[in-house]
Amino acid sequence: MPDASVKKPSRIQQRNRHTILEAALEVFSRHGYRGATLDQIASEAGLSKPNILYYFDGKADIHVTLLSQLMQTWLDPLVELNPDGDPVEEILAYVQRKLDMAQDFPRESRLFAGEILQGAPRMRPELEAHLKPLFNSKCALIRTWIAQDRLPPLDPRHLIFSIWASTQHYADFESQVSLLMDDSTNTFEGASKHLQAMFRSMLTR
Amino acid sequence: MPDASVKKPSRIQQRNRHTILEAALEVFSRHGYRGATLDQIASEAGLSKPNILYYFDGKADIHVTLLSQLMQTWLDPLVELNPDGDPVEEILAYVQRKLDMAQDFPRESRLFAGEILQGAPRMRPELEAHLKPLFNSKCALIRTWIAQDRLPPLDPRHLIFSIWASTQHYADFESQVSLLMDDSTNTFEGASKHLQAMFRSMLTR
DNA sequence: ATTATCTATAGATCTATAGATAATGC
DNA sequence: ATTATCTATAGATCTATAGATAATGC
Repeated sequence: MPDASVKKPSRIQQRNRHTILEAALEVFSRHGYRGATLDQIASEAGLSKPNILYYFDGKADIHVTLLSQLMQTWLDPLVELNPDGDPVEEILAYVQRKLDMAQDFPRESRLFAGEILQGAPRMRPELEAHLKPLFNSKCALIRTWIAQDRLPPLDPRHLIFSIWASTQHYADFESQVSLLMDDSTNTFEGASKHLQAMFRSMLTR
Repeated sequence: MPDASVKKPSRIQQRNRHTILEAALEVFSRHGYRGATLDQIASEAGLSKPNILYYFDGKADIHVTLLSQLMQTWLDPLVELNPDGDPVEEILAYVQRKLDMAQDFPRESRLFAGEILQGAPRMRPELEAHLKPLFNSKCALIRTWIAQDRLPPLDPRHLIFSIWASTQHYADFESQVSLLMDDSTNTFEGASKHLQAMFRSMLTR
């Protein structure tokens, strides 16, 4: 039954909370947690600073809410790894989905990267609760594929780390990538070709 | 001829500047530029805050000095890529050197990662001056190896990005890696085996 | 004489709250 | 009546400097 002490949010509540979180994503992903200020978030959101604090309990609350809301979206590509598909094609499709995420959601990628880089001080419980069981279950799936001789023997944990690292690199270290890719060629097109070839060669020994 | 207006640093100068930079590496790599405070650096160095500012022109000066001093060390593994060696073995040895760096110097790795993640606001000139020409020259070397049919055709830029990403991942995202590698096996041993196999398979098609 | 260090504090920045006012919904 | 917003500001934190004192090197 619904808890009578918890009101359902009004339309204005929903809209403003959403506006604030969008602004916070922009500011936190650019400057990191500590480098971001409520002033910047308020300005980006077009609201006054006290009004921001009317909707959230403080800076940390905004950050944690943002990370929690994005967590599911962030894990989706891995969730979609399908036990009934062809192992090699499933993993290569996963690589492509992760690369697409880096291209389409670089701010989200950098937001997570900054949090993990500093030891996940606010997100650790979320990682334990959601990332870890998913990671373990997908590692188990890959191990069954290996046991069925449908993949060469490898450590699924390091395989997944390689996929995360090599795809998210294009979002997280975009400033360095764009400095070094100084011609007009499409970076993500080249990255896709490279990563597909690399993981395919490893998975089809 | 030596500039008479520039004194050579005394032994105390050298020792204290070194102590401060070591403390700053610890603090900046843990909390990022904005999250670090002069108080923390002073406390870590065992010096008073004003004394820190006697040796450096400010927080930004400490950060830039630290990054500049570490730049050369950071590029060394790539410098060592030897045009006269066997292409596959040279690149695999480079992968191993980078992984060793991630294991032995995780603070340095995270320091750079934090700076790049936020768009390299203080280090961009250094990257332009030192990283970029080295990167371009080693890409050219790899292209000549490809032209000689000693490596399969691939984009050297994305190859290098993959190597950076997959090795530095173990330092930069150590908090996540250790959360997910919860058994007692040696992470870096497994990573080495995995990465050597992955890059070898791609380079020996 | 010059170099190194300390205490005290100025001045800026930042998070958060108090308290009043305006807008909205029954 | 309740929800939303604003102005003003308290209180904490942080970088940096002023100015005095102690230690070191010619």
